[in-house]
Amino acid sequence: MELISKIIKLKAVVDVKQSLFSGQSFLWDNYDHTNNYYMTIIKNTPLIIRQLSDNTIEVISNSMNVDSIIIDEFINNYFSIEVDVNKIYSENLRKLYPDVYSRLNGYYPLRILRQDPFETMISFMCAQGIGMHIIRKQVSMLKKFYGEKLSITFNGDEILLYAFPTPQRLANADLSQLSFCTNNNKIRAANIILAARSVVDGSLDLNILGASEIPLAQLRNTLCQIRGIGFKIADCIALFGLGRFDAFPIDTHVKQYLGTWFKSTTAFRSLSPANYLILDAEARTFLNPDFAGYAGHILFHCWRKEIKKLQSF
DNA sequence: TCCCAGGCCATGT
DNA sequence: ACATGGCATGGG
Repeated sequence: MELISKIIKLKAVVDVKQSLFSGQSFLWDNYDHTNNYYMTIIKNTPLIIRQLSDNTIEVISNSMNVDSIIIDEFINNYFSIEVDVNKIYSENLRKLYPDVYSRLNGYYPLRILRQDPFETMISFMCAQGIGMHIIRKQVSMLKKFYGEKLSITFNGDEILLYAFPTPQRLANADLSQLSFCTNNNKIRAANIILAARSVVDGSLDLNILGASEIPLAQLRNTLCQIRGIGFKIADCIALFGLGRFDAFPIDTHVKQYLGTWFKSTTAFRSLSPANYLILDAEARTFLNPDFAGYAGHILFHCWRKEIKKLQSF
């Protein structure tokens, strides 16, 4: 099929590279940083995204379904363009933590992506007490072993891409073979199989969870019913997979910056469930509660990049 | 060699 | 209610 290309003008300034690789997405393992090409599969559609300027991107595909993906509304929504990043911090941050606030100047083009809920759930179940490098490797192997293989021809080269596995494929996966993809962790593999089965049998409906306006605590508790999902991963699923920008995941990095930048004494205690909720409430005093997680992700990225000197890609 | 990585869970006080 | 160890492995 013929290659389709469309130039899309975004309604805000976006840094595509930083948005895709700030650590929220483990899916962008196919890229060409030199020429600004990023390749992935969204809704079973192979896509190449290329940044042309601050607020224009080119989207290229050869798929049948491409019409529903390449429209401006979808892309603007994917990059959560409607969120005004000037409003995600409260006045308290500007007043009480001006040094932290000034650090964030360069990060306004960093957008949170609205990603597929199931993909987000399984990916973050692979992210427990382990480095980003291994997390990406696990997701990459899951796709290669259990995902549908799709290709796109670009500049004369056929590029192979693997879609994220369907719930059905993971629900029927063999435990020992799946654990080969989960860093040899059999507990994690078993949890993923159970989670996939609960999606297949309908006891967990992520689309309904995301569409409904249920309170964040209730949403979190629902996700925590699944083995292998605690507060942190539940909040990640809500934030990155369900578009709940009020969800504020607290991991080891967030815990660190809450202690160092915001002088939280709780942040120097162990991250027990009780302390997690205390930190969550504290963060909402200097972040706009409705966008606490959105702001938290920018702070997270800033902390990793500038203080910990970590590479996300 | 030791500690830390986008944690969660079972067990022991 | 809290603390601790196991899970697994690569990198600093």
